[in-house]
Amino acid sequence: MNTNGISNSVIRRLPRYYRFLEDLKNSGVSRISSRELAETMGLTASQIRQDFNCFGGFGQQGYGYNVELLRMEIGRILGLDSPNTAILIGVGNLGRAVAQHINFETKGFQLIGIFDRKESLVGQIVRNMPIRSTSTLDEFCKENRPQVAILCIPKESTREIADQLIGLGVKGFWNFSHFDLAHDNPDISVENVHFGDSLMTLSYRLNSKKTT
Amino acid sequence: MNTNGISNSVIRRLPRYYRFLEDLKNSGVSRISSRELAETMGLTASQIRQDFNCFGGFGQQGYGYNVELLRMEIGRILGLDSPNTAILIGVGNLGRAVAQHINFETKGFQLIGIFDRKESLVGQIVRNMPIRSTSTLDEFCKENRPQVAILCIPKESTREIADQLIGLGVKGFWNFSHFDLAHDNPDISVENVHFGDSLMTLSYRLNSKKTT
DNA sequence: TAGATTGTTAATCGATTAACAATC
DNA sequence: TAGATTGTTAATCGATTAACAATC
Repeated sequence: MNTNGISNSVIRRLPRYYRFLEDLKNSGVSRISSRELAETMGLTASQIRQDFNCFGGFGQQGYGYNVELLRMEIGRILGLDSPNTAILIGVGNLGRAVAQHINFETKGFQLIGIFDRKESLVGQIVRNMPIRSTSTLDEFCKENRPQVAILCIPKESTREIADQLIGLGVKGFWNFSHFDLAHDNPDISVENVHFGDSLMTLSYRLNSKKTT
Repeated sequence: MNTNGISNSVIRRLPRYYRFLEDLKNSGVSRISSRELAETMGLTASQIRQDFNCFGGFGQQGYGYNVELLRMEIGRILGLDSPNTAILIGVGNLGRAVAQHINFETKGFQLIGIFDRKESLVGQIVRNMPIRSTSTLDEFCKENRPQVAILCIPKESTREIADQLIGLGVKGFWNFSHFDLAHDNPDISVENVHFGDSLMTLSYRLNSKKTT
């Protein structure tokens, strides 16, 4: 599951480091120690140093870390400077919001196509792109070789469309459908986003606090 | 952070159990062993039994688990049968999609108000509700006592609105803004949803696979 | 009863924290 | 040089897995 032996816990913290470093940079902070960063982020200094040292030392003894340098390094580790091409499938409420709301460019992606199976939507412009018919997916992929697909489609069609796309060379999925795309194929990266799960987790916490 | 001493890892798995049990029920499966469930979900039987036994034994030796009973128990643990009232703030692309796309009722919530500060949106109907002006938030909360706020607002306003809402008795946040709401107050439950982080994680995995 | 499978205790594994020598 | 703070090793803590007695 983890390439290079970097643990999942570390990987999941990287984007958060990146965001905080961006903020620090924008606030004019140019230098920070692990202790200060730990305080800001609610972590321990030890953990921060361990995390960064998975990728080699970016700091300097007695000084700390250069904010801008560290930010750039983490950006590079996250692959933000070598964007992957992506297509989005399913332009319902959610798909439309994802297409319009996400800043793909700053997150390491380039959105190159938007698809829906509903013919009445085809041709409509979203994010400066015409919605295409799902029936043209094969053709489009053979020509443009998108690396990632963003799935905003119903649970029922997810398995099938994912398989089709894998056949067309897609290497990763950002999956918003209620279906749990499995990580069985080691060549395929999957990131499932389950709103419902997130909301139920909140429900649990609220309820357990009531009774305590 | 964890009430009752139930670990975060366990809590995060509960909604997933719930979804799989729903699916099993809908497929007509009425009984399942931890071994079978483990296989279906990609976990170990041991972990499943450990998880369930945090809340008391729901199984029967030599038989396994009754799917519908287990589903109901987990639903009860998640608090799905005692809904919390919620308001949503910020009706941009994302807020609108969340309002229209999420099935709050089946996730333990009831949406009772939608707000935006943009006066041009006020009065518009979303999910059978008129969008209200953020200027009427105080009044509304004093009258209706929402327990949870869903924040789909810009980073900059998050801290301030969250504080205002805590003052008005709000006990939990489902936060979609790019701001990391801190969990410092033990009476307040926070669930941050960071799309950008999720997407960057995918970017990392794609990139690390390229080089390997 | 015999077979199956849980609930639960013990063992292992991995992640976080603490400590400290290296070094800027 | 003295003070600060990293990089890194060792200790601790927690979560997962294995094992097995209890029991349906």
